[in-house]
Amino acid sequence: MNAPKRRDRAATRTALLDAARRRFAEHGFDGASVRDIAADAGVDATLIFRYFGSKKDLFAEAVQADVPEGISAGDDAGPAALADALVREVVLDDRAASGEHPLLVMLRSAGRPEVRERLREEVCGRYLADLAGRFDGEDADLRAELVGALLLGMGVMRSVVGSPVLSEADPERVRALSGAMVEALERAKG
Amino acid sequence: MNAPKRRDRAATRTALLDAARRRFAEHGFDGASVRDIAADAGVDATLIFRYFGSKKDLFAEAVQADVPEGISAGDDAGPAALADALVREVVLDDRAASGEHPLLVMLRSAGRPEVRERLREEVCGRYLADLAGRFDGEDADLRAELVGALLLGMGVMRSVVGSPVLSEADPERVRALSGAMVEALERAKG
DNA sequence: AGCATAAGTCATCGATTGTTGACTTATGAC
DNA sequence: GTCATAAGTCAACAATCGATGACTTATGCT
Repeated sequence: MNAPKRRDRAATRTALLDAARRRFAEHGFDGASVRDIAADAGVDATLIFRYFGSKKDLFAEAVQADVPEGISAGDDAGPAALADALVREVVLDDRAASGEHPLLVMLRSAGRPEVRERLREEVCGRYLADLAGRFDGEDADLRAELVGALLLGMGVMRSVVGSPVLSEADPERVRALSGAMVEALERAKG
Repeated sequence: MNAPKRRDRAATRTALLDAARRRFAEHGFDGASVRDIAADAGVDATLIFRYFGSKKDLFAEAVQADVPEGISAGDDAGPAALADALVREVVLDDRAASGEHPLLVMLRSAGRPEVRERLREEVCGRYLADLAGRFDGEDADLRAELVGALLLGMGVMRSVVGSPVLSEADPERVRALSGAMVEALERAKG
């Protein structure tokens, strides 16, 4: 049937991390128990504390892993180019393998104050600051936040609400329409 | 100090509902315990089961109350008019009294499958269907979903992420910018 | 083969959860 | 004032939660 599963610390750790990402993404921090996560990974629940210290530490590591990478539009490109890159990353990217986007995972666990604070730091400090720098005009921060709201909302629509329209639509059409919305913001200078 | 608090079934029920709305909005379904809610309302926790049956029933009634009302743009108005009305309702409206918008409350409890299903029904069946009917062109549903994503994202930005930009910005400026984004969608017919 | 070490398991703790039933106390009709 | 009824309280249940320490078993080196 199934192999006796050799003992491999690294493999067990990543299996735990993968299962945690999926469980946290679907059920949130409170709704995902350490026993469920361990069962998904096929190991004992106590290994979570042995390898990560606590459930909070596991969560922190699970949502931290692949946030840093991602934004890869030229530093001197306009806001539309960055928004387009983010649309591909957050909404259109095939996340079947690596699980949900960390921002959406955190969003579903925003009941915890620590998670909410980190989510705010991540969104405001990283994404919105980068976006605002590419707008010129008086209220660049407000327009950057509207772009961020559009992106976040698209992710929520697909991941949380589960509307089929965005998922089944032609990606090129989605990029074109969202791009038109961002360009409208560029034209509306303060 | 405080009045001995006369026994009043109706008053206790509404106090419980108000406290539940606040707790559920801030901590989500799992993060808000019946004892916390009852303590906020200043009554005993067992009254929740006496008056509502179960915690789930309390949640259902708490988020159901004021959803139906709200959308009040003319039936023949364009999508921009409806979007503008929704911006005022979801984002700019002063919710200090009545608590957070039910959609955002549900969003923070979307770990539960039943909540997620009801959230999808509410968003798709009510808001998006109304929006899509006001777009003409081929992919009206996709453009309606992008408007919905923008609105949902703005609510998430303000309520969950807690970014100060949207809250402190001039409401008229917010309406103008979001309106420009919706109008860009109107021009981009399929 | 033998052994030290690390990987994995088991039993269990205390705290908290939703929920129930029996009990006490205030209120309004007569 | 008396008393039935409803409103509110108390104690406790079983289940589940995160977490700990002692225990067992496999692995790799010699």
